[in-house]
Amino acid sequence: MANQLGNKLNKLRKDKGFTLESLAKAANVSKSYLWELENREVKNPSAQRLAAIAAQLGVTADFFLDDDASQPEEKHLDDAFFRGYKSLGSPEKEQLRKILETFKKS
Amino acid sequence: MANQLGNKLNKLRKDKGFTLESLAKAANVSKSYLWELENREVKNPSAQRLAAIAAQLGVTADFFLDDDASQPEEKHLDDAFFRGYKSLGSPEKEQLRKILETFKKS
DNA sequence: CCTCAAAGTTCGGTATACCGGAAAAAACAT
DNA sequence: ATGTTTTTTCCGGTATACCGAACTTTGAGG
Repeated sequence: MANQLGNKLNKLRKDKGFTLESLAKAANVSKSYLWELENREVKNPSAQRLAAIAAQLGVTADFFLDDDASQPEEKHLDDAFFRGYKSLGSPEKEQLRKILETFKKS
Repeated sequence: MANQLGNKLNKLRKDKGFTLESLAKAANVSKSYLWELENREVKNPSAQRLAAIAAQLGVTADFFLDDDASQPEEKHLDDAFFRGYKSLGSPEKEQLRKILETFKKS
């Protein structure tokens, strides 16, 4: 395994139970390229694709960029949650907001 | 001006008093390419370069990736919601996440 | 052992990221 | 207005991102 990005990607993918193909499909990239990202030396993916992959794995694109400090797990969860929330329609969002309010009173 | 990324980039660059050339030098990209990012239709920069540029402008790479599909007012609600969520304790967050998951099935 | 599917790896090709330098256009002096 | 400098726009070329499809490996079940 070649580069920092590749290591993180491979580990995270397996942790989340993705195969190359399933992640490729989910993130809308080819599995061959995904494999290159994990195993080849030089790769320098576009921001969009990296973000798409990161989103599927429940992290932000930055996680792969700042090569050393991994984010605390809690932040991953929060960011993933927010992304999911934003993908909802307005009525569902509204419901969640209501629920949040009741949580905040305790 | 062509695309969302271009708009943000151009505005931010000028706000910070950068010229194409000065920002190019600082972020280690060519000014011609910087110009393309701001003015051409299609561009899809690499994560590394975008991050470098973002850093010089004092923002994170995500700032440019944010597709902000939401209208400005809705976005405001979203952000407020996220702040509220983050202020919760872990168990409450976990509950919200579960609720989110059920919403996402439809 | 053998089979067959699922996972991973390789490869050839096309589109485009990205660059250096030069032209054009502002900006701003004199 | 004319030269000078600073900033923006254009262009030709090379490297590489990214893909589809074919090939190889792995490993569970008979």
